[in-house]
Amino acid sequence: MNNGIPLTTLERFPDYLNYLRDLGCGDDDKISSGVIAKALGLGEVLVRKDLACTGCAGKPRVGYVVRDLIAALEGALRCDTRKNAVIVGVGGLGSALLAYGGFSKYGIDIVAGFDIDPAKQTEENGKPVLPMEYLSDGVKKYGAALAVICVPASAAQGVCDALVDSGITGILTFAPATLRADSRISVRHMDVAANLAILASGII
Amino acid sequence: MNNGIPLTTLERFPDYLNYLRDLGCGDDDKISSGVIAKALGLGEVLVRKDLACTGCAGKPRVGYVVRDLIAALEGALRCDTRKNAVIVGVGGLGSALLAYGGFSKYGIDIVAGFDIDPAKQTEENGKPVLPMEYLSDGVKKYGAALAVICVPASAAQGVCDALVDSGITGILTFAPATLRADSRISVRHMDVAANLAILASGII
DNA sequence: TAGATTGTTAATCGATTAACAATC
DNA sequence: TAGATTGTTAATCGATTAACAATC
Repeated sequence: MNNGIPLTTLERFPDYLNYLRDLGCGDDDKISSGVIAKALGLGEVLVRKDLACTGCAGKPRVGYVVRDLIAALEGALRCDTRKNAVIVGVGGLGSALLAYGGFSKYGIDIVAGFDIDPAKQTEENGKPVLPMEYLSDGVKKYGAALAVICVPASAAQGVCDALVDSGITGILTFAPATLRADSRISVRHMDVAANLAILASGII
Repeated sequence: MNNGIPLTTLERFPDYLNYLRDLGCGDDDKISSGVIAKALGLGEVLVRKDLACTGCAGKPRVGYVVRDLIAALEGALRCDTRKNAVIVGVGGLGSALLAYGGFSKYGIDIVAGFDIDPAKQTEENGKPVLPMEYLSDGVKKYGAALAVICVPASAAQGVCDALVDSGITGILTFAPATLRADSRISVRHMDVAANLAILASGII
């Protein structure tokens, strides 16, 4: 499944993409690795190594064609392939993510939410919030391959297991707990409080 | 400032802490690195190396005293020192974070929010949401050392600069943009859409 | 004592950086 | 041509893992 792109490189792709898209360049505009490196606070050799992984070659003395670079990064991140995602746990955070428009630039559609609380089982931003009992059916019905877990830590592993059973292949979790899942499932953990605590520790 | 704790190790501390706290152990309960390793999906030598960084020693054939380990991790993460944080940008995400209770376990208090929109300048969860003009005064008044940026990407660098000017030393940003700040300022970037896109790329 | 578990030292692995040749 | 910039190869650095001695 891995195209030989290191994870560290892949994790920088969205940063390159955001930066290059924001430049608002025309069809033939070029950019050098040095300029990108400076803007993103990276080494310029690292930038060239990263960009080589996209398959978009630069020209000595000229640099990279910005449009080509954007297209190559979008290709690597599969931005042109539509992917459906569900949100599990429609509290404050889950609700905010249901309404957030920032997923579309990666070709991701948030199609539905799930919550145990009947009071939340209505609609948010035009998207249905369904009871947890429909999780498996909903995931299949919407053809969702991705899920975002926004439930409390104590419920997260159970939700994770249910998602895996439903056929989800990628899970992003905000719950402050380590989730165990089959190695074929990709899990990424974003712990807001932990990240703020790391900053607050004064160690970095 | 760095106690010699590698960043990779520090980033695992919250995971250890969450796991150990959730065990609900008594005063004398012990645990081995192997058990922790298995629960968190890590190598057991890595766990011992990480725990050594906390200063809490284990005993051969016995393991680690869970309570001591928790105390040592809390010490490293400064959980017993109160720190104030502000949220800049009280949209869906900022609003959710103002209401989120999960920061307290790290000794962090979210004390106020800031937003340009007068409609949002009221109160959220008992916390004042102030106009952006009061950012600098508010940060000083509340003695905030930490800030969370939840504004759109286009406004993020300006907010970052203003926060640094106000005396903030740690910034957590959710805006999909790379922020540049003086090297004395710690900046951590959490891009929700980017993380979901990495999962969706199928490369991992 | 025997055996489980820690902690340390050495080896491996992967990522970043440095040096430099290739080239437009 | 001269010089800027890419891409590659080698060196460095840091993190993880393996081997094993220490010890309770």
